[in-house]
Amino acid sequence: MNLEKKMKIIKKGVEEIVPEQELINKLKKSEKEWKPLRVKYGIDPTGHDVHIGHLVPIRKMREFQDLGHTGVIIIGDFTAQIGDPTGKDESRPPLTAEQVKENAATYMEQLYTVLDRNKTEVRWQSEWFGKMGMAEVLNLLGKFTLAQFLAHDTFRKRYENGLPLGMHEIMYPILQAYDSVAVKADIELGATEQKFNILAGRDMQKYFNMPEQVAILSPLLVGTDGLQKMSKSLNNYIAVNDKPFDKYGKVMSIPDNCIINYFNYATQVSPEEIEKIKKELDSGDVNPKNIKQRLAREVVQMYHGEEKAQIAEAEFNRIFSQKDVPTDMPQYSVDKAIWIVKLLTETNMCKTSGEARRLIKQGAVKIDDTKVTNADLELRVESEMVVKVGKRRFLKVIPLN
RNA sequence: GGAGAGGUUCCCGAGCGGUCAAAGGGAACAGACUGUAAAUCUGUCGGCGAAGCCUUCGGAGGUUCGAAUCCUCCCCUCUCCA
Repeated sequence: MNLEKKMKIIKKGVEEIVPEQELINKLKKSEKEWKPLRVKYGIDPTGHDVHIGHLVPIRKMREFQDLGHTGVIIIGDFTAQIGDPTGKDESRPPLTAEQVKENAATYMEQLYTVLDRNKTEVRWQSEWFGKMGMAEVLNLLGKFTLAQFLAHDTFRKRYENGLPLGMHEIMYPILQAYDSVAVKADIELGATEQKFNILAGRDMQKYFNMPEQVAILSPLLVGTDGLQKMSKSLNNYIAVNDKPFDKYGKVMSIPDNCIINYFNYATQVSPEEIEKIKKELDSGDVNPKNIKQRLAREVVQMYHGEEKAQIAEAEFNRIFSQKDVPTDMPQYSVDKAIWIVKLLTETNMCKTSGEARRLIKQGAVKIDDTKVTNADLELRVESEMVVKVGKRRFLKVIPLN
């Protein structure tokens, strides 16, 4: 494959490459010397769920792997203790070592849905930071100035807005930067908000007299609310572990004006095809719903395959367009009769009895398509029936025996 | 160490002795509508088998018939001075 073609692949869906010429040089050199480039991406094992926004750079890593390069995943067991200050205005509570370990394992599992295991190197920060002494830490700190950090938006904003900013938090970019030294990264992937940290990596490598890494920055995927970046704390994310139907539904819940954005960064649809879709959308001849359904299919398909995507779509249409019941739903057996509110709370259809009463009052509870109006209803269960709460909660109630 | 400002329900933020389960906004949920779990409009939004009761306003005590509101001590955050 020629260089131009490679660059086209690499640049797809990428916001910025700093500096681009250096990347070209590295690719050339790598080819000449038959030496794969080391492409780094760091994760902080702070939770269980990986969302599809995280996977934007990960997919880029896979593309590098397919071009013969090595993916290096850094498990940020030290940075996880800090919590990435980037793009946040709050500190994060520290995690225990066990939590970190557990999270790391589930994270990797999810990343391997995209990555090529054989070309992935997993490294833990504790490999190098675990044995680092104070003298070395001071040395690393001395390479940056406070002004540099305060010039950085996230730090400055927190500082200016009078929000707490822990001393340890400014260590975050320094640790991340040193990771690049430790693993001899040629390239570091990340979302655009990572620019500062990744560029700090370049500086750090320079101080250690090694070739500087190239930053490849992906755009941030906007969350399902269509406003803020996809993130766990904002609960606007589509998780890798979400069931196909939920992924499908969540995509359908994005505002229409994000459709193209999602096509670009959350699917593998080609830029030419996306251009076509965009024209269709703009022309107004096509119902955006149909285009969004295609998007949802593409997203689900990427993680679960074509068949599951079809099923998810069929199910979605059943439930929301035809207002039918799903093919599969949780079951609950009842002996003779049960108080409706009790039924709803017992089965977790509602969190509290207050919520159950409220929903009944609002006309959200239906039994076999008949609205329940009385919150005192003693439901007699003599045959199978379907209880529906709102549009999305279903339960099949069956008589005992 | 000194001086000042703060900590309120999921989040932001008003309240400064009773009318406070606490304004307003956001999120969330529901209903209507629809082309979708889009958009828009409306409603709900601490718990309890519930016209009553119970628990909440950083923590622990106290004053009062009555405290998110006043007092004491403690914890935490921010600003300025050093």
